[in-house]
Amino acid sequence: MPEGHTLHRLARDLRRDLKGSTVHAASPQGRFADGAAQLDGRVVTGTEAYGKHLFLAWDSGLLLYVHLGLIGKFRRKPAPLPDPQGEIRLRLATDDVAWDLSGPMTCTIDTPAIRTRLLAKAGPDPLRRDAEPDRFVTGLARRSSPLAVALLDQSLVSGIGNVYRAEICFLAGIHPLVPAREVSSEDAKVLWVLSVDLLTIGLRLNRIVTRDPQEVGLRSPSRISDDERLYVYKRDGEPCRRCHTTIVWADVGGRRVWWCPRCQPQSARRPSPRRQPVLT
DNA sequence: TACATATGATCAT
DNA sequence: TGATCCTATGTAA
Repeated sequence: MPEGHTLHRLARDLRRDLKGSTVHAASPQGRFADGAAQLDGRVVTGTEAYGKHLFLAWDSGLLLYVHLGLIGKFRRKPAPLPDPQGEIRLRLATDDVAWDLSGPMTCTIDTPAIRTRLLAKAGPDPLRRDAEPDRFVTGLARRSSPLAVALLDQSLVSGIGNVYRAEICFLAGIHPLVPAREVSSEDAKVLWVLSVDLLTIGLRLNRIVTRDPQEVGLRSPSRISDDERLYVYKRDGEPCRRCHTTIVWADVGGRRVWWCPRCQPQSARRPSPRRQPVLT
């Protein structure tokens, strides 16, 4: 679940449910009992996402910092509040709703300095208005690693994960294994704009959809089925949705990346990118 | 029942 | 590069 859009969606949903409320906090699983005790009975004063980082501010002046990692989840449970199911590290509850956190990579209480430290080494986040795309463009030009590796590096760009990186390369028409520094600044800008567009759709739908709805004969990405919503991610052995060439994959730094050998050739000569339409 | 896998990241070797 | 952490789910045995 968790690429950047998930965390921004959580920040928004948690804000709507909890901001200004006195919260009952508990750690049913027990591994965050001390932390939950510190939060219990306090008021949430704000929420924020930056890339895959999530912060909840409290009236104590402290921050709850959450990183979901690969398997973490933060699930909403409307009243009547059910008993916690499974390994719930933290439950934040009001009379109306409970939020259950399970499997986070990080869940800590800290001073606001933690946020400053984290943001200082984070690349621009396509979902934030204060993002500086130039940091991505110039940073990319300095990397010798494959583009696919660079796109997962959160110090270069914040919020892209394994699904979006494959899909962004496809839509840009760029082979994921090309050295990042060989990507022209023009193409780097295209990669940035694609990131903004795709993550924005993901935030709105709370689901990753990269497919152009018109290709499927639909008006909105919200109607695209799970089977049809992606171009290349995990589609090895299947035909490209645009040219029918068989999708292939490779291991890059321990993680798989998929691409269409024809739509994303290694050579510099390639079809001009077809951008996803921006949705309002 | 066991194993593989997952949209992540860090630490050790 | 590999091991490790966190949890849930799907598939194989």
